Amino acid sequence: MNIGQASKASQLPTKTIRYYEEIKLISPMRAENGYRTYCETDIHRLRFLQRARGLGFSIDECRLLLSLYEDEKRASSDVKQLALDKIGEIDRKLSELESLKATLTALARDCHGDDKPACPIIDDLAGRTNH
Amino acid sequence: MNIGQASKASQLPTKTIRYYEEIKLISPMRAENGYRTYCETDIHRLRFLQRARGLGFSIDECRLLLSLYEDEKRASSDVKQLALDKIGEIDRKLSELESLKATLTALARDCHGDDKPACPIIDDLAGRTNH
DNA sequence: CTTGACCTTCCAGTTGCTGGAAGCCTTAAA
DNA sequence: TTTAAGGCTTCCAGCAACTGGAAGGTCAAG
Repeated sequence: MNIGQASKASQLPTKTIRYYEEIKLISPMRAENGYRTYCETDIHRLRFLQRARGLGFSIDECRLLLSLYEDEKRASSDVKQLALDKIGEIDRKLSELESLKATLTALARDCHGDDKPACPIIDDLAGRTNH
Repeated sequence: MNIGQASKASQLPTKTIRYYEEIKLISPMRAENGYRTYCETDIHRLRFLQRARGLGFSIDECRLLLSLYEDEKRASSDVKQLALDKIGEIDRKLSELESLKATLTALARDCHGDDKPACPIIDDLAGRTNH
């Protein structure tokens, strides 16, 4: 599988894929002609990276998340704690997304005229995730 | 309210807040001594930006989202469509987060030993959002 | 055997911050 | 009243994570 197909499969631009190789997030094989060739595992990693990056996880966090699946040396309690930490973070993101969605949904539902949106929506702008 | 307090209230570093001013996402007033002063609306915007950026929306997308609440000139059907588009995007992010969480939860639950994680978890690495 | 769609590397530019220097403002203690 | 700490200012440099473009090699179709 060449980089173009990997790009389609992962929804990542080829530039980004090469960049991820440069910073050692993936290490695809090379064909005899010098072309990169991606195996199923590479594609999985790329798809994972595409999702996690799109959800606001940094490259280092992605590296950590990937390591959760692959690091055999780390004590299992560490792995577990890391996973639990990340789950907490994900829960926070989930509730933030929910509140953002609620705000937008209210906006789409209520603001049907040429007049300004109802005040409660604007008041909700900063979200209610912290209380 | 000075930048330090705004920083605490919004969970954004002061550097980032000044940067957001530079790119015209906010325009706080200035006190006589030259200090920036932030009103409630500014804080709302900052908190909103902090959340939206953390969820993977770009600065331009944030600008768009903010404009949804404030642009009186745009035809309401446009606003509605934009809001609906963004809601679709948020739904996608929500399901991606859910699948990521499920994967990590399975990892934390099942992988309690020194052995490698169970294969189904690794197989799930790239998520199931597209099928 | 050439045209067009791929692929390669390299290098420069962009986005979105982030850190540090140099200096002014403010509060609180000596 | 001076002075030290901490917060504020601007400016400029650097980093993270891409992104675009040039120059050129590879390959399948016509």
